[in-house]
Amino acid sequence: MRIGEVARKTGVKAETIRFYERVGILTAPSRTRSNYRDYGPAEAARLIFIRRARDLGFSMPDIRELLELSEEDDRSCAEVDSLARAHLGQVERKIAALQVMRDELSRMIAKCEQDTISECRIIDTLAVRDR
Amino acid sequence: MRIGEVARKTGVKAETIRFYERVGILTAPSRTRSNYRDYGPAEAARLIFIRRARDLGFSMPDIRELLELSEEDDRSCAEVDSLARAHLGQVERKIAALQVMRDELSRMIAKCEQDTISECRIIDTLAVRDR
DNA sequence: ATGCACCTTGTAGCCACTACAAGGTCAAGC
DNA sequence: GCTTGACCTTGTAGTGGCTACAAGGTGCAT
Repeated sequence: MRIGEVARKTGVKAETIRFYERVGILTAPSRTRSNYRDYGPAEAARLIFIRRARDLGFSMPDIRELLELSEEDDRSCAEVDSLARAHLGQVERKIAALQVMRDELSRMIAKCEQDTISECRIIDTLAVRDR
Repeated sequence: MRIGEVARKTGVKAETIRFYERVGILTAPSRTRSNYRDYGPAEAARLIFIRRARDLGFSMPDIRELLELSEEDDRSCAEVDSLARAHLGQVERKIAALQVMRDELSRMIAKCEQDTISECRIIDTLAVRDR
């Protein structure tokens, strides 16, 4: 498969695939006579794995580790589990932080009564030193 | 005030203040004889405004606009309101996306029974093509 | 032969900082 | 007067995870 086809099959754009190769998360594939990258099903599977993990918000270092771990068949998956749990914790903290933001934005907007700027409660809220 | 003091007072790091000046969100202050930046209370207030808006997740272009609007006292704050609402919408979409992530991560982790990698449900879930 | 989709490499840009290097300034203490 | 140390200056490069070019080569159908 050339890069375009593997891009269509995996949902990872060609540019991104080349980027992954450059940063070493994907090994350089063999080339055709005309110097085109030539991928097999194993590479496609790896890309799907990467995409799924990215979709779930795993960082590139995390994915690197998950990929390494996934190749050691007879090892305990405790490390995989702990990586996933750590990431879940991060996602939960991010949600909590965004909820705080959302609530404060809502409160701020609710106070706005569409006056002139000089009376604007939104600008006020932003400018105020405390809270 | 020198940059360090205004940094302490506003909660914006000195490097970040210099960065804001470079990108033009903050005008260059006057200098002391020894070429140190010399800030007054107006600049500190502006920095507090910026920090509050950043804490609420507003982007730099948004903040630029909020700052401009905040200076036109006799204008309607409808634009401020719509900026804030648009941003609230973004935050809400981000929360929703993260909740989807969180749920899928939770499901994935729940399936893991701490076997070996070859049986690992987490690795499996990531590798599988469809959902 | 021509057109077009596809591929190649390399570089720069995105966001909002953050880190670092190499040097200048100032006040206090000895 | 000299050292120490906190503070300041400038400029540059790095972060993450791509994305967007530019300038050119290849493969296949018409």
